[in-house]
Amino acid sequence: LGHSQAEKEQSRERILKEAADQIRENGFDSVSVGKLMKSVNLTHGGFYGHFASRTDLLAKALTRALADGVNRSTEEELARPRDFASFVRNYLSHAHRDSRKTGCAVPALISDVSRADAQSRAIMASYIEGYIASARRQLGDEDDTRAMFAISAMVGALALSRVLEDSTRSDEMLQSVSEQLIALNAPNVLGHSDSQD
Amino acid sequence: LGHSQAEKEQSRERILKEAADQIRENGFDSVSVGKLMKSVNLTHGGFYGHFASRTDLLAKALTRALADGVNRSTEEELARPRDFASFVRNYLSHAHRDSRKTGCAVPALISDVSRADAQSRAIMASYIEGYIASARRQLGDEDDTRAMFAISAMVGALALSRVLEDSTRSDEMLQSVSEQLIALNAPNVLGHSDSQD
DNA sequence: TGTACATCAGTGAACGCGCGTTCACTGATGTAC
DNA sequence: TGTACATCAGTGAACGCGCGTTCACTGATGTAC
Repeated sequence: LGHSQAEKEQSRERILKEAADQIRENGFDSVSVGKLMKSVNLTHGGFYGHFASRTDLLAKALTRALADGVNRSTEEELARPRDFASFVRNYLSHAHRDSRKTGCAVPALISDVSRADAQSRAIMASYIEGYIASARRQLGDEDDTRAMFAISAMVGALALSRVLEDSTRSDEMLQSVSEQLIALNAPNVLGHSDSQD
Repeated sequence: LGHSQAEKEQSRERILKEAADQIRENGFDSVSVGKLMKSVNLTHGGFYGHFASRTDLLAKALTRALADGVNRSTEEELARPRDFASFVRNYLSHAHRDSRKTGCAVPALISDVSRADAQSRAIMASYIEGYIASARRQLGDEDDTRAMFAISAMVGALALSRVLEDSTRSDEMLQSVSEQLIALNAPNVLGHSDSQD
């Protein structure tokens, strides 16, 4: 054997990362302690040296799943500042639709989280707020109304396109919503609430 | 005891309805054969006189869950013809958000179905096509682009509002998306693909 | 209409299985001297 | 630097539990005469 204290932190990290990926790909219920530990080459008993319970792990893995998705789309996009159109095209790309395991966790998990406990909903809610805030900044708006609309359409379209996966309708869905959202980018195509500025 | 042949069909119907409701409220994984049968006052052994397996039941209950949601929103709305604005306002109402058990099955189950087998995805896909077709007719459009956009935003907004459930942001989400979608109803606010007609 | 029998909807004990969790244990890592 | 001991990351057998499914059974329903 041979397990240093430094290695423990790496183990915890591998467990958490693997759980986050599995959750995005196959949902919360697909994660079992035994199979998860096996997939990072450890045995089930060791799990409880890292997490208090499966439930504890799932909450932390949800946070991680959301953070990874945000890092790869929103924040990365914002770091090298790109425009709203690129953000939308990236989010509604075939690549994103086809890579549940690495993509945004919101469409992948929204149904599950919507019926989960208040803590899980709060975790996802804070990331949704982040997405809305990003969209608002990219749109240059002062309120969230257009940003909320955009995020709704993006999350809805990506989730729907994954159900329509096998037909050309899936591509049409991504394409249609992408085009129309980008048209939103032109200032005041749709008026704000009362168009008082 | 006393179980006539006519009662058998009623039992099957009660099992299927209860399963559809439970699925919309708590997801596929929440349905167990034993608890399901208990909730319709039968014992678990009798289940297999009605369905070949739990998997078989779940496929049929998905169809039922989707059909009930459609009946209560789209088709009912279309029977006594109402306009797009009423359809949207009804779909994005607080009442709909707060009644997962009786509401549209698409936002309630989309994440689960997006990672399910091809058969389940095909079942939901056909209902999504139905929603798109309804929206297209209500919008008076000749192609599906605006309808796809509208359905994406509606499904996305309802699902998101359920995650944001506890805050006033949930209401704002429904309100914002509702208002902006209804603005779409004005012909050619957003141009179709290439505005050739 | 009444009797004898077949059918079959629903019952509940039993099964094998995978699950989350516990715990006595192992042996390399880390530390005190 | 070397020795003796403590720590503790990871192991794997064992647990109780709920699950899906099977099956011998029960007794009212349905039917043939």
